[in-house]
Amino acid sequence: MQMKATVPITAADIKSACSQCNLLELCLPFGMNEHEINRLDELVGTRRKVKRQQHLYRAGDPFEAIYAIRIGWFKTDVVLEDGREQVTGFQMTGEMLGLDGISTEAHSCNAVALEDSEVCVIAYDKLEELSREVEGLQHQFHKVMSREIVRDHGVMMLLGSMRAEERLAAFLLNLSQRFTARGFSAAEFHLRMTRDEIGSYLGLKLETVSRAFSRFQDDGMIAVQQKHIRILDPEKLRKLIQHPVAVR
Amino acid sequence: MQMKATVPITAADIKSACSQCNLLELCLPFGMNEHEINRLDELVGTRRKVKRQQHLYRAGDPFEAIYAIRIGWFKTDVVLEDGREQVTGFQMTGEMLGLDGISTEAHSCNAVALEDSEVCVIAYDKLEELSREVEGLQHQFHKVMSREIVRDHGVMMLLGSMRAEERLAAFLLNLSQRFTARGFSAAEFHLRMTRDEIGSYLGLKLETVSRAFSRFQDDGMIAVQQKHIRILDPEKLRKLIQHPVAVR
DNA sequence: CGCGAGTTTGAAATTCTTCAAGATCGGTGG
DNA sequence: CCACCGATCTTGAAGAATTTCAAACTCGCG
Repeated sequence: MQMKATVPITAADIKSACSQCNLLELCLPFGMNEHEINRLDELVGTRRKVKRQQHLYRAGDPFEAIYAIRIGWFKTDVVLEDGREQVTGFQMTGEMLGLDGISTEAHSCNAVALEDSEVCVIAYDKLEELSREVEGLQHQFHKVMSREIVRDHGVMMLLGSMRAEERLAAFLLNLSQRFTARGFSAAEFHLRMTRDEIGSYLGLKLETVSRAFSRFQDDGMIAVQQKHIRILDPEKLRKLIQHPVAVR
Repeated sequence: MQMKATVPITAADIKSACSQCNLLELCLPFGMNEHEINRLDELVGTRRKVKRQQHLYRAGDPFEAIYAIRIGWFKTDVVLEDGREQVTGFQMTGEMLGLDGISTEAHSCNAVALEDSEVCVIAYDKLEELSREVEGLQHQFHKVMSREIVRDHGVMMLLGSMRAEERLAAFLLNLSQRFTARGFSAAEFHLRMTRDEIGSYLGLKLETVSRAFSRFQDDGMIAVQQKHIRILDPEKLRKLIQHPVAVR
């Protein structure tokens, strides 16, 4: 087969190949064998770039695909009629977006890029089709969904049973752990979200988040400079959570 | 085929038959065709009775099956090292339990019966096997998981963005709606959980829950007698939530 | 009939929010 | 290159919501 002329390859044409991707151990293919992963290449269609502040999807959009983050950061949120916004999660490289849409065939939350990002688009009908054939894919996909449920329960614990400083400590340790899993520093990183967004996620006002940051810094647990965070004493942060300050 | 003698049939012997069950439109089979539902009968093994206050499973238990509630009520909770408990959900007839276990092959929360209950035991390996063959089952199962994720996001909204009375109003309306879906009265029902358990779910202390009940009663929205609830003015309850009292 | 678990209610204490004012940062245009 | 702008963040002080502590009440059950 030969092309008659050189046609410029646009972003939309780039086929993702899971088998070539360096996110294997973080993403959907985790735990699948080589043969199974090769079959995945059929599944992942195009990549899609999403600029900072742009929506990947909105609540109400018809559900057609789920997304694996290749590059960048997202937040998901739900909005009440009166405008109150609840951030339900921050997603980074290798994590999946869009699972909320399966239930009603429409998305139930918004997904917004926190920085210029890129996702792999996985057509949902194809995913179901292929996962009927490829056992490892089926199993992994179920694990991904289940993991999201477990994560959500953790957030409920955070919101329902922890005080402000515990919530922030848990949040920072969680970020640190996810950066580590991706080969980045556990101790030093940039936040991609504002204090307001952190506050929404943690059920706190941005001022409370800011104050907690300051107190952590005063206590020598972290160094904060706006969005740049250095974790100086992770043990102390961990202790903070385990301490039964006995509330709620 | 004929039995030689009458052998007493014990609970463990009773095979569930989805095709015979009156929970079709609420449970896993929802949306499947007759042929598909007949195949489901292969899937559901035994039923299991769980007495009030007993665990269906505990955090850490190896994951082997998911459960569909036939009769009764459950709560699920997660517990922190220091003993703090967060109720993550209350489940009633037709709802599924155990999805949290898929992710790590061990359960991540406790499931406790709030009254004498009975569940259908669905072996997970069989479920995966059959859902590779039966498209409708695969699709429904995915929807069930996704619905749980969407529900969890709603709880996050509740915990992160609503005040005490709004949370309780949302809780009551949610119960009412679920009773309605099962053909029970939307306006009058018995709570199966204590104030303490409601509080844990809603991120409030039991006294706060109690006070909110009292205020709702004083305002003519509901009539409370311990665990017996009558909803007198659902519209007023609904308005309470939509009202932007502007907090958090 | 009395016990205990669960619930209600009041008053004080605490945490978090609200309101307000500055401070800091990155970027832009003169 | 620097002043300025808007967006974001920090900090203080006052206020509100919720928790804590304490006591009394209710109800089902033995």
